[in-house]
Amino acid sequence: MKVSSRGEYALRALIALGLQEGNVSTIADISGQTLVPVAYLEQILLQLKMLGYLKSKRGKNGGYMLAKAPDQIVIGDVIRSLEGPLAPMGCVSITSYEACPLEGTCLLKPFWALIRDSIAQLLDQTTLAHLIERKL
Amino acid sequence: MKVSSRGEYALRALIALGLQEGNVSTIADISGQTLVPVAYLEQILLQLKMLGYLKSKRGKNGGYMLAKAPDQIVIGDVIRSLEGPLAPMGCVSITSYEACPLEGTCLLKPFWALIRDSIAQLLDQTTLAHLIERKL
DNA sequence: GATTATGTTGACTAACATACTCAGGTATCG
DNA sequence: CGATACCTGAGTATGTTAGTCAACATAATC
Ligand code: FES
Ligand code: FES
Repeated sequence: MKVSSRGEYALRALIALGLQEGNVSTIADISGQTLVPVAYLEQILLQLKMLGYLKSKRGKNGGYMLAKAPDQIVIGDVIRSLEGPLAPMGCVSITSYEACPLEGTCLLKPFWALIRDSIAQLLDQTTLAHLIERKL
Repeated sequence: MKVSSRGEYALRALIALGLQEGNVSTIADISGQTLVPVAYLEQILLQLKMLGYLKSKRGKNGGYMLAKAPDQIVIGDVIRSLEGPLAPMGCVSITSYEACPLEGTCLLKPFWALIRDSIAQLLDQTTLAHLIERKL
C-alpha cells in the first residue's frame, strides 16, 4: 500500500509553495526545502503545472507558484493524477474500473470496496489548506 | 495503492480452502476455482504454509487445507506477510518503521498516519471467517 | 544586445519488483 | 513399484521506479 516517492515529493512541493503565499520559488529553493533532487523535482513540478496545480514564470526572477488556492487543491486528486487509482483492485475502482474474472461470485470484492471507500473518503475530503493549517 | 496479484491470489486461495471445511484440496483444484496458474499458485500456497496458515499432505490423496480456523486468520496479517507494511510511508509504519529526513517539521506525517490507521483498522478487524460469511 | 538566471523538453539508464515458468526432486498411497 | 501429489530452486520477460543528463527557450538586467 506504499505511496511512491513521486507522489510524496509532489505533496512536499505543494506544501512548500503553499507556505509562500503567492511569492514565486525557484526549483532550487523548493529542492532545498523538500530535499528532492533538482533534476527529479523539475519533472514533477512540470507535471503539476500541466495538471493545473501550479503556474510558472520563466527567466530571471522566475519560478513556480500555486495556480489555485490551497483549499481548492484536493489531495485525492493529486494522488490519483500521480499514482493512478486509489482503489486496491481495478474491479472496485470508480475512476478506472476494470473487470475481474471471478466478479460474479467473488467474496473479496465487497471487502476491497470497503477499503477503497475508506481511503477515498479520507483523501478526497482533505485539501492542501488542511495540511498546511494542520487541521485534519 | 494497488494490491499485487500475489496478495489477491493468496486471499482467493484461502477463501477457496475455507469453503472446504477441513477437506483437502489439490493445487489443481484450487487453481480451477481461483483461476490462478498452477505453477504460480504452488509458490503462493507454499508461502502460506510456511507462514502457518495452511498445512499440506503429500502423495496420493494429498493436498492443502487450512491450519487455523477461519476466524483466527486476520486479513491484515496475511497482507502484511505477502506485501509488506500497510502504512503508505515508512515513517508511519508501526510494524516496520523507517525514518524520513524531514520528519521533525513534516506536515504530511500526521496525514499519512491517519491513512495508515484507517487501513490497518479495517484490515486487522476482518478475518477470513468474515469474508466467507459475507459479514463485513 | 549580451549575459545570466531561470524554466522546458526529451531521451536515457540502473536497479528493482512483478508475475510468472520450468526442470527436476521427494513423500505417500494403493 | 508406480502413480499422484507436494517441494525446491532457478530462471525469465516485462514493467515500474527513481532518478540523470544535455541541450534548449525565455525573460530580466547590465
Ligand atoms: S477481486 Fe475483483 S472480483 Fe474479486
Ligand atoms: S512523510 Fe515521513 S516525515 Fe514527512
